[in-house]
Amino acid sequence: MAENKHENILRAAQKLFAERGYDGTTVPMIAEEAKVGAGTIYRYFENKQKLVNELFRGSVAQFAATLQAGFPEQKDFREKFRHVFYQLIRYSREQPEAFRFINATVNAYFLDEQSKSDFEGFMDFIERHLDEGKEAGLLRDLPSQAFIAIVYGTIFHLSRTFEDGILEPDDELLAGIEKSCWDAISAG
Amino acid sequence: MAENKHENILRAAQKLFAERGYDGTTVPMIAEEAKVGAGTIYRYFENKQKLVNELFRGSVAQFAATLQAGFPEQKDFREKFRHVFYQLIRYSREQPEAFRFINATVNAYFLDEQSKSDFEGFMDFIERHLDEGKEAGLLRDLPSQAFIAIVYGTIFHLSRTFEDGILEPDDELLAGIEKSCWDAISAG
Amino acid sequence: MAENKHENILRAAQKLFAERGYDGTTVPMIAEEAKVGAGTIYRYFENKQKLVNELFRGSVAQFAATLQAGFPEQKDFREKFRHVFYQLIRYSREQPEAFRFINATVNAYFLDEQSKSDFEGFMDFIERHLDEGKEAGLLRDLPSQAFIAIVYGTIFHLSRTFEDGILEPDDELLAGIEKSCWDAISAG
Amino acid sequence: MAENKHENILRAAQKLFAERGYDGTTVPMIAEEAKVGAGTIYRYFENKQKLVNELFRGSVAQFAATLQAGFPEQKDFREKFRHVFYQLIRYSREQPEAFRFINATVNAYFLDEQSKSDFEGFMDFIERHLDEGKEAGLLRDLPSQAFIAIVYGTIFHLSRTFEDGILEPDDELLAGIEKSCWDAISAG
DNA sequence: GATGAATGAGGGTTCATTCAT
DNA sequence: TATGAATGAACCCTCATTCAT
Repeated sequence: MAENKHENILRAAQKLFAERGYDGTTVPMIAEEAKVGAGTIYRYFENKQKLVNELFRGSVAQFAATLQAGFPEQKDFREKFRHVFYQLIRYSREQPEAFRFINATVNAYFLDEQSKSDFEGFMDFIERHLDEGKEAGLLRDLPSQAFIAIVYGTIFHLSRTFEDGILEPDDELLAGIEKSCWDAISAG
Repeated sequence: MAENKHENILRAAQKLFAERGYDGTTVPMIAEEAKVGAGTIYRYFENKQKLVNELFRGSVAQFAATLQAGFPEQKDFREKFRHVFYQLIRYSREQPEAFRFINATVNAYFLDEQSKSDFEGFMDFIERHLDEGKEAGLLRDLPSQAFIAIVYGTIFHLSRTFEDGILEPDDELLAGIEKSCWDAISAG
Repeated sequence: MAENKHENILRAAQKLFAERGYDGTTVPMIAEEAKVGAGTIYRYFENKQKLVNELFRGSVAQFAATLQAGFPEQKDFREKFRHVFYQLIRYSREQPEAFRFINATVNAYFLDEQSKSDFEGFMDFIERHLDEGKEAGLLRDLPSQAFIAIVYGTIFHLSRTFEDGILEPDDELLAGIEKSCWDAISAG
Repeated sequence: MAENKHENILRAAQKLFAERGYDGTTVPMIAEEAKVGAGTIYRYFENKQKLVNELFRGSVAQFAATLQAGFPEQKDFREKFRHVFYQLIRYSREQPEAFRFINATVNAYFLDEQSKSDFEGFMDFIERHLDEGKEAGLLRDLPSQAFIAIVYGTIFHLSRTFEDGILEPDDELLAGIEKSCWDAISAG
């Protein structure tokens, strides 16, 4: 029950930060959403900034875990790419607030060093994965960061489109976009 | 002189909103950056929210103008696509704060209906442009919104990468990415 | 054991009130110093104000007891004065926190009537003692309250000086000051 | 008018700090007493602690000025002592809140180094003055700090007695106490 | 028109007090 | 009985907004 409160506060904060941003969200708002007293938040978090950083790191960790879950280590690169693509999609759809929060918060002035480095570590995973494809000669002659822009950028924008109800994320559409992304980065 | 102040305030606000977000930016901050008194801002804008909305619409209009400037109405679709791609890139690089501000502000809780509809109008331009390619059978069998996700999402993420100094935006790189995007959306 | 806790809380409160004042001391601070739970304090004291008042009265009572202990009822006035002087000094040195707390708290806005009247009763003892000397023609033609100002005021300030380590309270010094005080109040 | 506000705030704070102590006085209380908005206080003082320190130093400076005003540099030591005694009395009576505030605040945990050193400088003046008398062989063989305890301690306690209306400070009484203090410290 | 001093509502945070365990 | 998690009123302080100059 107590641990539940910690969780409830984080969940409430995530929702509100995703909707209104860090500075647009007040601690009483979080308290109300989490159904706790405002003072209670300070039993679990030193202050608002520590709260947002802890939330960020937790979200990134969960995101990273999602990405790595069931990673087809033994399969070929094409398969690995597909896995990463679909897991990114999955996370953005199953945790849309977390996904939106993470993307809106990277680079924020209130992130501490630990948070920034955690996120970099996560991005490194994707970069290393793409490097592997490059070394195998499967990908175009572009920097990995360009591939990230294409794939991550696409998924990021797509998730907005799904959230806003502009597109319906059915299997066929996702398969089509996955192929598009692959075609965008693969050689020849 | 007076018009100048109006402009200075908008420019100052844009810079600060891009850096710290709307709620993280105070009116005195804007006043100092614009080198005017805090009270002066209220001679030009009814309040902070009206200011951010006016700024947003102005930025979107400028963005749209950039996109349409020199549009090769008479050229083929491939050329038109290239034009849009490079103009998006150009705007993101020449007005990085505006570009960042627009993207961070779309969907913000403080945007009014007019602002939202202005932005939709802008996106419609891109969508219509892509629809044209679809009708011509040049593009894959995907919704236009998917193409937007790919192209706009890529450019959005790319601009961050440029701003952070992770990639250097030389001609070769941009040409490569433009080709990637085209390959991602073009049929066959 | 229970009575012990009551005592521990009072002792902890006294120390902290002496150091930081009533309003600068929080109930959790007292609880920690007393090694009890914060809630426990409310089993022994109705609230913080009742606690400080009970502490004040207890301290005054102890102070009064010290003063009266071994009072040389049969000796002459000079001897009685010496007794009072040294007992005041003794209390201020053996219970520096209590002494400091009492003096900082007399006149405080949070003292209740009972506490104020208890302290007046204590001062009356000193005053009556001095009146006796006046009636015997041993003291100058000044109000007893003036004698109190001289003797109590001196000792109060002296105790600060001792506490701060500015003076070392050896026998010779105390004897000298006692003589000074006597000379200040005695006739001819 | 503006400078007036600075002054009003200090005066209001002094009154309330004298009555209720630093931690027992809220910023809104000060604002109300000074007849300004709560936010206005922060245009004149960085925060509550800076305010109390500035007030303390100002009070000490005024106190020191009072003491030195009309100091009979050319007269003998007896006359100088009388001057200091009466000026101490004068300050404590003309500025009872300042006097009470200073005495209650010396040693407070929220005083900064500058404030502490300012007060020490002030006390040094009194000590040096007494040292002069000692060197001239006019005073008893006691440390100067003991003299301070006697004289300052007496006056401190006396001012409380006056404030509480217990004694009426007429010329005869003051003359008597001045003589008592002199007898308490003078040799032979 | 331009300013910035002034304001008070509301921000983040603390803490006296309660109460379920 | 003893606790400390929980609370919300009230703290210090900030800032959007006003208005006298």
